[in-house]
Amino acid sequence: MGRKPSVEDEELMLRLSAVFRDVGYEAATLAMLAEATGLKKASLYHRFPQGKEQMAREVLETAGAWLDENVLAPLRGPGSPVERIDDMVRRLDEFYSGGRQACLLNMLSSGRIAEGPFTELIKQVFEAWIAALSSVLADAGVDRRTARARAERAMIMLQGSLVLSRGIGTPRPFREFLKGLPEELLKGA
Amino acid sequence: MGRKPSVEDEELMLRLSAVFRDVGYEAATLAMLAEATGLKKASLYHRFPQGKEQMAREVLETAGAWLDENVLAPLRGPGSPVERIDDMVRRLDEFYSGGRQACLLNMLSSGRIAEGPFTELIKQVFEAWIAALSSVLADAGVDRRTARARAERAMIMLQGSLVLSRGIGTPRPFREFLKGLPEELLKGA
DNA sequence: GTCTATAGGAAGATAGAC
DNA sequence: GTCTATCTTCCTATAGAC
Repeated sequence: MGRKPSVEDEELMLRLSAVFRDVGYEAATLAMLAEATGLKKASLYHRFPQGKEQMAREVLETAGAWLDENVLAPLRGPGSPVERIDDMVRRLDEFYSGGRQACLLNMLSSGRIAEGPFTELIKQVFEAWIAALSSVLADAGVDRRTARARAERAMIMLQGSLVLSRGIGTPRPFREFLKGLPEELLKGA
Repeated sequence: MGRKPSVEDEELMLRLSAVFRDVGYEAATLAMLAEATGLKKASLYHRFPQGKEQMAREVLETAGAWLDENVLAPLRGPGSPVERIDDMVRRLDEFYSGGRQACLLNMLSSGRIAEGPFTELIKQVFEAWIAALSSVLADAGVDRRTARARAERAMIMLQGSLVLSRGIGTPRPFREFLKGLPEELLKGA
């Protein structure tokens, strides 16, 4: 039995995640990551022997798991499609801090990392998300082709509204997107 | 009269721009920028005494000017709203290489540069673009509030479709967005 | 598991010849 | 205006004590 870590894993991931979401992969230095977690660089290397790349990968995997558990599972879960989608909206609002925090899927797909270690994982998360959304819409009676198109469009608007929110310095575009999302997904259903 | 530069300014900006669009600000190293332009690092410093930050700023300003001249001016220009928007779509398709090149407005708003030198400029470009789009729609008889909302939505989908295209490794989302854009902007007008 | 200290290298930036 | 050579700083990563 090893000794207790001074920072719990979940909290550690949250803090690392915050850095990558704020500045992206390349701009995140070990000094920043150490500062954010309260651990020294050498301690981070003890926990992540492959360094920064491993931290980013685990952060991405953790976020993917969180998404799966807190967004996609509820989407598939019980309750009417309307309720499930309202639930997703609330969780997304929290996850993105009302539009003030960027998406890892965008922040980690830049950089010389393209064609690198994150590419495949990012693609999988996007596709799982679109598939889950798509099948709720199918449950709501939307035909498959339309459901798929709307799910993809929601993904596009989620990403785009976060980009614009950051670009113009206000979370308004993201908030408005979230507000209109249920209607947009379910209209005519 | 100084001697001729070995690379014309316009070409120089295009090549620097390509690097920033591919990898973002932080990941762009002077070695990459030198390689891309065919100039040595010291030569880049002769042209850009303030180094990488100045390069990125001038690239952004140049892109803003290009946008103004090639997208926003035509939007305001003669021709029916439908023609002007079709024209914009063609130019955007070229500018983003059919969805294979990212947008500087997204790539440069990440990084520790937030609250930095690009923030204000990026905001201005976003707002000018939305304003120009908005007024074409007004010309087409769309009421002001709706026009503004649709213009902002187009901006969101442009950015989001580029993010998703990169994320899933195919330009399809961007292409579909462009294809549907005229109808989406002008529906009911 | 965490730390101090440091190695090793890459990045941004400059000096000065041509 | 462009180059080679170099400086300095910062970053990633490791060694080894506690």
